[in-house]
Amino acid sequence: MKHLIIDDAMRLLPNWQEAFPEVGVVSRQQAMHDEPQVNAMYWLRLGVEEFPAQVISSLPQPGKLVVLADEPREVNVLESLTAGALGCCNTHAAPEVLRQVEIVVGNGGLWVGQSLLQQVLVSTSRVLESKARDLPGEDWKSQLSEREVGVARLVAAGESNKEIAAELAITERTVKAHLTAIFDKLQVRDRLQLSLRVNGLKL
Amino acid sequence: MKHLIIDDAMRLLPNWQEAFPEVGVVSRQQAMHDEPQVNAMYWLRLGVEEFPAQVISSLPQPGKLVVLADEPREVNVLESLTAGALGCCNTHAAPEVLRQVEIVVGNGGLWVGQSLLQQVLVSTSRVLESKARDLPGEDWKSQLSEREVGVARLVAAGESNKEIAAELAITERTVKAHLTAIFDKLQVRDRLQLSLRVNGLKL
DNA sequence: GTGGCTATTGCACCAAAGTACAACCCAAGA
DNA sequence: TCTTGGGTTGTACTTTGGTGCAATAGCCAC
Repeated sequence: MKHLIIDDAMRLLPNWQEAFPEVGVVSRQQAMHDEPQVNAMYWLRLGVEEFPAQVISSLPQPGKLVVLADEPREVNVLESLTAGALGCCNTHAAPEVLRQVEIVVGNGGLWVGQSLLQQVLVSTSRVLESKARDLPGEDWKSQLSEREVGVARLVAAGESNKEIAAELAITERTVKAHLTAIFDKLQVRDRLQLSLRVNGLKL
Repeated sequence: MKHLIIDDAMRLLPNWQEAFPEVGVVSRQQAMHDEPQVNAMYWLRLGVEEFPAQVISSLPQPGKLVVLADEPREVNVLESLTAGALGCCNTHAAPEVLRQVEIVVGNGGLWVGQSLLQQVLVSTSRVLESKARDLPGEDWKSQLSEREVGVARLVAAGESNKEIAAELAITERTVKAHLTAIFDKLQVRDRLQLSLRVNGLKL
């Protein structure tokens, strides 16, 4: 695996050389004009105030791209991944970490740092916990028929009965019938509470 | 790093031996009674219908534990992590993947599969993005009066107008008045969409 | 076939949600 | 003082949501 750092200042940090002795450096201009190499991994160094999505979208899509940020904030990490990067880590990460990233990304995985992962887990904990309560089959889905699950999802997305009816090509009356059944099975009283349940915010 | 598989059937799959030639196998009974080895990594093989949390909690807490599931579903992965495991992957994963897991977990990381990670990221991205938008004060709260924020919160929690009225010691009519104002300011059409907005699930 | 489950729909009805128009009180400012 | 904005409420109205009762139809298992 060949490694290429994309950095306008053409800097080459010691931790990089230690991790990948044969690492190369190119400017963004070069990266933009050269044809992307399939067997290479690109490491894009971002400035502190830059927006990952903008920079990434201005580059041609190489096979494997990892973003290097001086002060990676969670938002940036997400933005990077959304824009197509396969990972995002600290510019000054230890060589072992860099090699770890290489392995994971090289095998088709996504790499995110532990801190982000924990943050993600924390901020999703409500959802996750409710999902985890799946165990005894207390999942909302398990108690509903296939059709009912579909209706419940649309309701939870904020659609009206009329809209749902149109979308599913059935009568509004039928939608109501499904809802009545759902309310009964899930022991909720109206569509809003159903929404909270489906979105994992309650019970 | 020493590797030990915990499997009552004492099976030893080829992919395991390929990944870790010196891998050993013990039953759950043994694992339960032997004192846990600090420098070892434990790989717990789970049956299809078993609940990770139950099994894990029945074992002594070894330093590093990874769960192996035949058909890992997201829920199981989450449950495993919650119960203290550092990762969860497919029993029949390729040797490269297994070594990858070893590296990440060995370095103090958590390992989750790509599919789960994407799921988690998807379900969190909305929340984080809305958090990111916090900065410029584009928060839903900023557009509402103090009283309206209170009403919006209760609505988002699933309460009815009548309940909100009782709770705030005002008339149901007043609640409606506030809601009409809120809908207008936030450009949503009903209480459910307001709920989605307040709970950071939409827009 | 028969019974049970799901999906579908109609009609009628009630309750809750939401709107339109208007009024009153009160506090903070110009 | 007069104005402005938030909070409050009333009457009357429309719309949407939700239920009860009932009917039809397809599918699957016993």
